[in-house]
Amino acid sequence: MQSLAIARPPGRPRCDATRKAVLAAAYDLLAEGGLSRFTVEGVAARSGVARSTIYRWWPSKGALAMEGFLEATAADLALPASESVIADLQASLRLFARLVRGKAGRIIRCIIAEGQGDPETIDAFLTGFVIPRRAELRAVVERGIERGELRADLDVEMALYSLFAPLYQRMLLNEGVDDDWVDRLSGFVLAGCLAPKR
Amino acid sequence: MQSLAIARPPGRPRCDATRKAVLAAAYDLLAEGGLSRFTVEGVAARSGVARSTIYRWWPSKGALAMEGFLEATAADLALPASESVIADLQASLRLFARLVRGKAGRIIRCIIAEGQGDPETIDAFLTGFVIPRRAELRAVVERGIERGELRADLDVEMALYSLFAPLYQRMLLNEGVDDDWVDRLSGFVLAGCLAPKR
Amino acid sequence: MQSLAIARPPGRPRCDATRKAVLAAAYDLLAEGGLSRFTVEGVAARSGVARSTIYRWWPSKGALAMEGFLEATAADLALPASESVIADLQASLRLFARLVRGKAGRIIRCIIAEGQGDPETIDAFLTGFVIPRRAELRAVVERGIERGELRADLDVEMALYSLFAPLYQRMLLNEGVDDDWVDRLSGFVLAGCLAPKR
Amino acid sequence: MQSLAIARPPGRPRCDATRKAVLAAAYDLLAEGGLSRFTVEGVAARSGVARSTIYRWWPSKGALAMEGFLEATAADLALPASESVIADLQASLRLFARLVRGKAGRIIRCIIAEGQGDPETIDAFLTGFVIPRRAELRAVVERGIERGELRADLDVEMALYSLFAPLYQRMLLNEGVDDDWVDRLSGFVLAGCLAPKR
DNA sequence: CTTTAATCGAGACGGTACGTCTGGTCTTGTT
DNA sequence: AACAAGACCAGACGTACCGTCTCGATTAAAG
Repeated sequence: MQSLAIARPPGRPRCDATRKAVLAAAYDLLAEGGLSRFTVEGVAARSGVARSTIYRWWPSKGALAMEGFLEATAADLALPASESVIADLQASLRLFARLVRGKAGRIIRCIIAEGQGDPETIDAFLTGFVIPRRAELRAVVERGIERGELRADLDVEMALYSLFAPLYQRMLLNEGVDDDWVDRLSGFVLAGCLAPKR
Repeated sequence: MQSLAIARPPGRPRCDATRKAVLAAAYDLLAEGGLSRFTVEGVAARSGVARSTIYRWWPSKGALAMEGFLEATAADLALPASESVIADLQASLRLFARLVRGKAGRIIRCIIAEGQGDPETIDAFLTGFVIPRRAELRAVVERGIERGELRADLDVEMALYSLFAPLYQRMLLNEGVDDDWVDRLSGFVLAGCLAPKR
Repeated sequence: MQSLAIARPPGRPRCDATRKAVLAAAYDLLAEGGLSRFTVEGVAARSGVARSTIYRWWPSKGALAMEGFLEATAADLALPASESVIADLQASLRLFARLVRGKAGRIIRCIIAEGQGDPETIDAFLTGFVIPRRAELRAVVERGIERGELRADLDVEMALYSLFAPLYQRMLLNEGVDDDWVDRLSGFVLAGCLAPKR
Repeated sequence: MQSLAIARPPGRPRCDATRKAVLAAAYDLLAEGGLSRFTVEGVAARSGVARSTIYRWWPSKGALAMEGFLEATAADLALPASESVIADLQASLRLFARLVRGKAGRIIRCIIAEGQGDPETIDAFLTGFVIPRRAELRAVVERGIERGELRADLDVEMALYSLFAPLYQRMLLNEGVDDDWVDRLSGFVLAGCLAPKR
């Protein structure tokens, strides 16, 4: 039955405490000081991990930021699921706005900024965060269609862009995303998505 | 009446050729190499202007990028004005998409990236580009309301966000903005803005 | 009677092939690339031996170099022994000059260089190479005195220094040691060592 | 008369205090800690000069060491000039031995060690120190020949090698060069150089 | 026509972070 | 035990830019 075990590679195994210390330090530095204070040297100093170890495992600052972000926000991404899809979407938008206002928002901004000069960082952000979230949200919307809450001929993709992209824009342009504004937005967009009253 | 003339400060006047050379070099470097190759040293080398001269006139790289961007794109921002406001908005979106796909798009991305660590750059982008454009577009939409093409109770601001923010998002996430996609977007959003048929 | 056998330590015995591979790699690297390319990492890579194994057996790079040098040049150190001690000394000098010009010369240079920051390396070089050679040469010179070829009151030590040290100097200062130069040197020094003609 | 002045190059002139601080720090570090503690970082830290400034002016550690050495020992290189050339040579040898025993000796050893992996350092040592000294000493010896103290057919070059090279060897092999030993050496070599008594 | 006050080019300088390389030490499983 | 493999810390390397600074040369209005 041994043969079923995954063959362990030779050599000393990677130290997981080290990995976590690095990611936590990266996350903290990004949240505190923003891009300008997010340096590999700084992460090494704060985490107590040697710089060379960081370079061994993360090809770029972007990758480091991205992994730290995912590690830290993995838990906060559950979508609400109530009776009303409309309410769920409104709530999702408010949750995302709250995320954006908090530490995670600073990190997302940094990742996007960092990614403008490094396509791999953007890719990591897309595949690690944006695309999975879109899939989840698409499922929610499709449930709304099935349930008759939303229009059958709704362009789901565009609806989601219209709902969420404005938050990205305001976040990146330092304009803030308070709950009233978010509700106005969801009100506007969802109004165009409702199934016609019989 | 000398005193009516604008008081010229004493000393050698600023050399305008120098200013233009710097801005052109900044624009080119941003368009070519992106953020990573946009350095003050590089701008100085390409423009043939001394580094200290650049530092005298521009407080940050962001300011430099922003001014270079405005200098170069000032001409391309005319909004179409036809009989149909709907058509005008669709055309505006396509024009902006074209801008985004071109050199200017790379620069906007750089400015936004640079701005994540430097609020003044974002401010400059807002006051120099985003806000004036919003005002123009708002005027267009309000004309559409007056003319009865668009709903009287339309939330103009949210409509514009829903129309334009998705382009920002896709631009910043490297997803591309081809005309078909843009038309789908404007189709979706504007459908929800039309005045009800009598 | 087992107990008469030499007590073998428990565990796997040291692998001699490994030892030789390491020394050969060290020698080659020194001969090829000089000091700068002589790294433990390089030796490990070339020899196919794990780095930790090298560290287990050799306390420093100098020791490694020294042992590699001895292993490789052990054979070439026979002194000539003809009828004439004068001729023997001239030949010894030419042989040493040839050694110096070859791979071994590069290694000696490396050992001396390495030893400037590590006394143990110098010690190893002295006890492993310089002192035994001096003893042999001293014997040759003393034979010359006994045979009446060389002055009875000759300061043997100084004579050997005068003969050989210049080769060290020129070797270390990159000045080359061709045979003509060597013969001029031995001619000069030995002229002062000859027994007076009766 | 202005035109006779040396044209000063444009830009901020080089700061001489900085240059001296660097050289002094380099000299001190070499004298104290030997090769192993002689790092550019260390020199920068001790001198209070930025590392980049050091790299701007000195192409290698060897060049730095060499210049520091010359700067510090320039004064101590005067040759004695008495009535007797024999006495002068003996005194020169003792002076050099003293130099070798002191800080300068450690530095010379470092320079030679460093030079085994960097030909330019050796070149600098030759042209900056060895060759000028040889020329001076050759002049002394030739004066001895002219004055009839030394043999007319003396091979000046070899005589100087026989006199000085042994000190290099003993210095580099950690064997020490005390005055008695030096006198024995000069006694041996010079005995073979004397003009025959009439 | 000379001051005077500014611009501008050139480049030195102190910093900071980069990404790489090597030295040693250690922790695994295998032989 | 010895050994291969390789993770890890430590620290120097040489480079690239940053932003500040000190010069001399230039330029044009004001005295």
